[in-house]
Amino acid sequence: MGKRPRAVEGENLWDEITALKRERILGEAVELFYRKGYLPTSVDAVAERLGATKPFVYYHFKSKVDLLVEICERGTREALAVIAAAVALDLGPQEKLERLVRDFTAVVLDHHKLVAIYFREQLNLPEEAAARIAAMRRDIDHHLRALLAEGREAGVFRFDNLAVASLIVAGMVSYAFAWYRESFSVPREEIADTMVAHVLRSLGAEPLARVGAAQR
Amino acid sequence: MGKRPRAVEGENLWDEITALKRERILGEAVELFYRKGYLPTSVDAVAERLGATKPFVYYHFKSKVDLLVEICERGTREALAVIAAAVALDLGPQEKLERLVRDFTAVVLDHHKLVAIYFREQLNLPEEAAARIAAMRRDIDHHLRALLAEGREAGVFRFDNLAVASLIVAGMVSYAFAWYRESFSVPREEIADTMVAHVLRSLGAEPLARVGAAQR
DNA sequence: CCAGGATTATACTGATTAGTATATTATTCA
DNA sequence: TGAATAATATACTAATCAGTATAATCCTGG
Repeated sequence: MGKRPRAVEGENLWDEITALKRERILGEAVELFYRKGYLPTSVDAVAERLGATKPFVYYHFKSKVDLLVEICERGTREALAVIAAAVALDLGPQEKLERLVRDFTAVVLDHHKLVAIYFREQLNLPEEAAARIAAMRRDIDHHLRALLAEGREAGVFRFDNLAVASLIVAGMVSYAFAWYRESFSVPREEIADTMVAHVLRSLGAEPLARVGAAQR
Repeated sequence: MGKRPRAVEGENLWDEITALKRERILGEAVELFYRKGYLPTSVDAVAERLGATKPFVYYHFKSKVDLLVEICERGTREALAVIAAAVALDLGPQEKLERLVRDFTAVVLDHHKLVAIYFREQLNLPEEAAARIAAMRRDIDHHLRALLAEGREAGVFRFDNLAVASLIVAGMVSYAFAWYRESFSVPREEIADTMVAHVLRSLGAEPLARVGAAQR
């Protein structure tokens, strides 16, 4: 590049270029962290995949761990966003949960690499970032628990232990990061449908007619 | 130690001592790998926790990665063992599944550190060990799928997609490694009961009266 | 009580790699 | 055109650590 032209008004081309560079760096980092792990991936390797060198990466990111933080934070933030949106809907508990599970599943599948990296590399996060992300996960957990409690009180859901039930439900969906691949034979929509059906039934709710009816 | 006395007949004290040393080394490795991760844990650190030094560890294990292999293999082997035992029972699909989920959950909780380490550190396993463990996981998956298929054909279970259903069920149980701690407030027995209830219901089977009846 | 193998420690090597100091190039504005 | 500055590269440093060569011990049988 060269001297940056004076900013005209807010967003200009150079901000976009810089943002693009950051995204490309992050993208290659995701690939390598996902396939080889965070620690075994050298910053040189990330740069090389971009046809650049290490200082290029360090010009755009303060440190290697910042790449990891950004990756881990993104996945969690997206999940929290759709979950918070679902519980805020003006619907009954079952409809809200259905929406929550469907959207949450979509996030886990779409960002399965981010989620996998987060689960694997949690320990390599700096204290402060780990705390921030843990707080988001707590929020997710609270939303889910509150919704399950609401549904149970309304007589829609049936289960014994709220804390465990909520962890089990979270596990059903989250765990998809461990088996989902781009090449997976079943389309995402169908996975989400199946997930909704299983979650609802595991909570003693009758799934709506649309899902869980026919056998394949 | 010193010169090893002549072996008397099979098991003698020295074999037991050697086995104990290996176990203690492995135990400390589990603690450190679990809390800090495999790569950030130095062999020196493992030795230090035993009041010994690095060559002590290398005398009993060929390499650092052998520790990891042993840890990962153990958890998976135990899980496969109880699952294979459950599906081999001479019972109906629902009873077999109940047993499978209960015992599988117990293994995951009892060995949650091993399971957590395996999930995190898979990528650091040497090719050959990774393949051996992957084969065990495939066996687990096949057992579970076969049992679900059997139950569906018998009209006991209802679900759409066999492959996805089986992954979801496996996830409900396995994912406990991510949230279970020794300090967890709910006793293991109750977690296992809850797990059984949720799995059975998620498959459209009515849980037996004993579980899932009362609300707390 | 000594010989010899089993066991453990001290001290080193070699490789990797995050991060940086410094040089270089590219681009724009005056 | 020529500062001035943004962007990128080259080349280095410092730290870490797996693994090992070698030395020191320690037990046990004879």
